[in-house]
Amino acid sequence: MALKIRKNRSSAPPPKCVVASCMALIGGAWTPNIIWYLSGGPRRFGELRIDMPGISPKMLSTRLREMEKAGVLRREVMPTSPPSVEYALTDLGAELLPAIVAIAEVGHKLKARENAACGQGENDRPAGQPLAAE
Amino acid sequence: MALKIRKNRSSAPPPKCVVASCMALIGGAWTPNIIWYLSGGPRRFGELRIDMPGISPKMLSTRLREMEKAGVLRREVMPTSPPSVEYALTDLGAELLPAIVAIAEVGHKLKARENAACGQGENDRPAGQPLAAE
DNA sequence: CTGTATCCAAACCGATACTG
DNA sequence: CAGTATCGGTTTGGATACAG
Repeated sequence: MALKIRKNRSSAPPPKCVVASCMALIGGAWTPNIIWYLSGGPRRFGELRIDMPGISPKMLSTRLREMEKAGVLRREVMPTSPPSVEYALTDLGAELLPAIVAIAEVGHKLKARENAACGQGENDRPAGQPLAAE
Repeated sequence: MALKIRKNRSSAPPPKCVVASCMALIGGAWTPNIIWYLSGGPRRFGELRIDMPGISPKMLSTRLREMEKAGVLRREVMPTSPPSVEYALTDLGAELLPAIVAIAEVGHKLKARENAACGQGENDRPAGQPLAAE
C-alpha cells in the first residue's frame, strides 16, 4: 500500500439511516414550510394551500399523508356542514422545528455568502432570485 | 365565502429560500456523512471513499465540488509523490454540524417510532433494514 | 490515487382535470 | 371544501468504464 489510511477521528459513527429518516420528512421542497406554518397552530387544507402559493393539491396531499404516517402530524375531520379537515403537529412533529430552525440559521449564512461571494467576482446568481420568499 | 381563513399564528414568515440554500448542501444522500466524517479532521478522497462504502467516485466528486463552491470545505492538493488531495471543512462548513446533529436527533426518535410503530401492527419494514448503518 | 464521462433507473415536483 | 388521477418534465443518484 502506498499511502496509509488515517483512522477517522470523528467522535461517533455517522448515523446515516437515522439522518435519512428525518431527511425523508423535511427534505421535500415544501415540507419545511408545512411544518413551519403548522407550528403556529392547527390549520386546514385550504389554509395551507393559501399559505404556500404554488403548491399543487397533489403535493400537499402527498406530503400531508406521509407526515401523518410518520406520526409527525394528526389529521382531524371537523363535522361541519362544508367538510373541513384540520392538520396539527404532534409532539413528535414539534421536535422537527429545532432541526428546521438550525437549517434555516446556517442557510442564512450560506445565502449571505452566496450573494456576496466574499469579494470574489464569481456570482452567477445576481441576488434576489424569485424563490417563494414571502 | 363559506369558511373564513384564520390568520397564521406562526411567529415569523418561513424562510423557504434560506432553508433551500442549506438543504441543497445537506439534502443529498451522502452530504451529511461527508460533513460528519470531515468534522473529525481533514481527509483524503480515498479515505472518504472507504469511510462510505457504496458511494461512487462520481457522487463523491460531485458533492465535494458543490461543497467547495459553496464555501463549506477547502480542497488542498498535497505535493506528494503519488498525488493526494485533502478536504477540510471551513468555518462555514463547521456550522453545518449543529443542523445535522439536530436532524440526527429527531431522526433517531422518528426511526424508533418507525420500527416500534407504537403498538400498531402496521409496519411493513421489519426493523433492521440494510441501510448504511455502520 | 484522484478524479471525469456516459448511461440509466428512480424520485420528485408541477399542471391540469376530475371526484366526493 | 378536500382531495385523487394522470401525465410529463427535471433532478438525483448508482454502476461502470476510462483518464491524468
